[in-house]
Amino acid sequence: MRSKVEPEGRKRTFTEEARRRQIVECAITTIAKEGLAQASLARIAGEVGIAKSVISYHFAGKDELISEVINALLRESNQFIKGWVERADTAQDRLRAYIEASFAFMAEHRENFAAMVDIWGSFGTVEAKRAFNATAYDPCRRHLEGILKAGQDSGEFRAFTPRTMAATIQGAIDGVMLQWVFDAQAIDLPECAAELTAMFDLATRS
Amino acid sequence: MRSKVEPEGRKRTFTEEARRRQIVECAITTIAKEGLAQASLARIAGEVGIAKSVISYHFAGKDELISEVINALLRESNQFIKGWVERADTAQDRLRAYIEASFAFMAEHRENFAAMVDIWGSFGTVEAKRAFNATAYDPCRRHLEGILKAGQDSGEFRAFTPRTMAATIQGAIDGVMLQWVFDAQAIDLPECAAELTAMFDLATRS
Amino acid sequence: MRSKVEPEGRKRTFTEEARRRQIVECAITTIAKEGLAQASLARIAGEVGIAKSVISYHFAGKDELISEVINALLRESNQFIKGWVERADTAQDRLRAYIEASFAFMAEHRENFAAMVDIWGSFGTVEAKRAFNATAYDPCRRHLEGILKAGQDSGEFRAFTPRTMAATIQGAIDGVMLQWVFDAQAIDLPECAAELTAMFDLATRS
Amino acid sequence: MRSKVEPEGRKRTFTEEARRRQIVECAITTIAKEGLAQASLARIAGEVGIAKSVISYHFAGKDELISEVINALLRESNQFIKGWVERADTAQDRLRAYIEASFAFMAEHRENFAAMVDIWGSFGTVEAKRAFNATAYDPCRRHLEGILKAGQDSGEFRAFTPRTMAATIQGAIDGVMLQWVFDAQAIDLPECAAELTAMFDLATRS
DNA sequence: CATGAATGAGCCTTCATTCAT
DNA sequence: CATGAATGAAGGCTCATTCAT
Repeated sequence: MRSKVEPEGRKRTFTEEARRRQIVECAITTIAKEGLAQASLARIAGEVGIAKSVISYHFAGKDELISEVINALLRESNQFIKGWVERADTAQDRLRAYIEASFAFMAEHRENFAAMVDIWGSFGTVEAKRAFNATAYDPCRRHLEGILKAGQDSGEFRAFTPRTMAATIQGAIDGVMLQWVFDAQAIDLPECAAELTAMFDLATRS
Repeated sequence: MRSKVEPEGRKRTFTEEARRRQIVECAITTIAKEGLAQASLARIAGEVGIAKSVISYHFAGKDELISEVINALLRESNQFIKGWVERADTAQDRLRAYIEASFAFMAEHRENFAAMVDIWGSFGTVEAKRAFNATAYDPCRRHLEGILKAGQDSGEFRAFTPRTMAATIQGAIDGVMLQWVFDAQAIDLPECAAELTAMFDLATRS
Repeated sequence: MRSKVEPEGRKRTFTEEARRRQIVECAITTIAKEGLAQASLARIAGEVGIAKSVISYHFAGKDELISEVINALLRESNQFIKGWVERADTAQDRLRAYIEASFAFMAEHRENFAAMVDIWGSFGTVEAKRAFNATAYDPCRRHLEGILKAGQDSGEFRAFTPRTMAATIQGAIDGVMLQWVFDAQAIDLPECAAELTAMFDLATRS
Repeated sequence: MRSKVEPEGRKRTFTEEARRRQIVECAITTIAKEGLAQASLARIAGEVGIAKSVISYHFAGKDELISEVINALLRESNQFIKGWVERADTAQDRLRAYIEASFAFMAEHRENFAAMVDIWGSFGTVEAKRAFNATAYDPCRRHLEGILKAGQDSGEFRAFTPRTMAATIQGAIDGVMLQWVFDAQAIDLPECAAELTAMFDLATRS
């Protein structure tokens, strides 16, 4: 519930927006380094170099902060991928671009994904998990589904259930990412990327 | 930290073993239902129907309990998969068995995986993550690697880096599982399983 | 909301009951001495000589503690007054007993009333105030009303609205008490008591 | 604590005075509506429509603000009562005027008394309570005492201790008011007023 | 073996207050 | 004069852990 003193829709100053971004950034770092469970407001504030009450000043509560963290993580990644995909012409190339962009972004933002994996576990109830799914996974799957359907319409791709194939592709990407987050040295990221692009190319083409 | 009074290797009585198993079982249920964050010793003890100090009595601490939970989750799943794989003759069939068994077990033990996903996020530090990787992922990848190498030796499989292919296969399985844990209705598990078996069959055969 | 772990109706051990009483007692002392606003759990715990988490262990929260404090304050006072009233035979004597008992109890339990006055102000919302009224005032007024009606029925008392007269009597008692709580030396309690008994005797008799 | 830079008696500009009055007014409203405990500077500032630091600017601290609130509440009420009393000629009429004015003012300013009751509880220490007594109650009792003594001197009133009778009268008024603040519907204010005027008339006349 | 009771560290949050702009 | 931003102290509460019984 929002305080009655500070109504929902008030405009934020430039300074405040900057602080919020800074805090979100440091929250991600802290979560990635120490784990969500250890990422208390005190620790995060320590990372920023401010008093922990400053966080409470800028965010309605820890929930809002974490929510912003999730948004930031998803937004950044999705924008990057969308950019690569848009630059490709054929459906095949767009699918390849989607996978390659996913891995390219991963490689440059390991911290983000370490945080993400930690956050995955924080949606305890079935309800919360489903809500997160709607925010995080559905957009990705829909994006992929669009690419796949277009490819089927143009005759580039064979017949398959787009929804399932999309889930499979996203799953493969995330599953590899997961292992890589747990131990970067155990996974050869470029090789996995290459393997998956080749495989899904083979698996989808007509 | 282990107590100095009770040396590491001390044998546990039958009763003790039973209690530990019971507690671990209920811990899994609690984590799956409410999320790791809500799974306090009090809640778990409540689920078992005992005082929370009983847990402290049987386990060195919460860390040991969670550690046992992880072991239990991995052991069950791995044994099941190993069973299916062993019943297959050719490398191709063993690979297919591995994937199919993974999905079959999933479908029957959603609770286990819900708990697992929650626990993933509890390995805050890089160190803890690596340790979990060694326990959880490496055995799976090694198992797969063995299947793949044997297939290459027998000429059934084409040339590829077994380690990477293993990571990719396991990743695809886990990634789909993850989405399914977040929202069972969003994922058609059997279709995903079929898609993946077909795909990896295609991707590995020579 | 009650925790799911400790269901509402569980029985309390003798020891726990004793601790609760002790804590309530010290809470009253602390509130009387320092004011409700300063009566933090820490301060109260300090007064008892225990860690503040002990209070949280025995009470669901500060609200429950304060609620128990109120109950204790009202119960003690009401029982005492009821005892005196019951020992009187005529309506006139019972009314006199009610007033005299009120002042007698006051004189011996200044702390209780100091706490009570502080608590009066803690029911911020209209809703909370009304709820407190139902618990605290209504029983007193009803008790008085009963005495007055009986006196009217027996012909001892003249005609008046019993409800209003009850409110007036209780008001006079509480109003004097209030001034006495604020400064004991400013009020001559026995004289006020005598004045009020005489006055209400005169005001009610037929 | 007063700043050393701004000496006590410094004159305030007209604008400053206006702001202070406005803030005090809104503070009363806020306290009456939400309770003193919820009346943070932020909430009060919200009610006024200014930043909370403005309050800090115009008042030495929250204590000074509350102190001004009390003064405002008492001043208004006392002036009103004094006005009515002055218009009466005999001691009996003045006493009746005092009581009737008290109830008349009450009826029109419920908010003020709701705030007052809340504030009563904020004088935690014995010291603070006595100080409040000196400001709030003593003037009222002295006023009443004056009326009573004059009546005794003129032979209108019988012999009694004026101080005690004054405390009793004021007590009766405040006690009824208290119940009415807790639940307006539980109390018939005009009837109580009539009852009290009649009663004290009877109780004082010679 | 099991338990009820107690503990202290740590968490999130609120709030009066300060200060540069 | 007014404000937005920041602060640190304090508050209530949760929880893993310890220990006498």
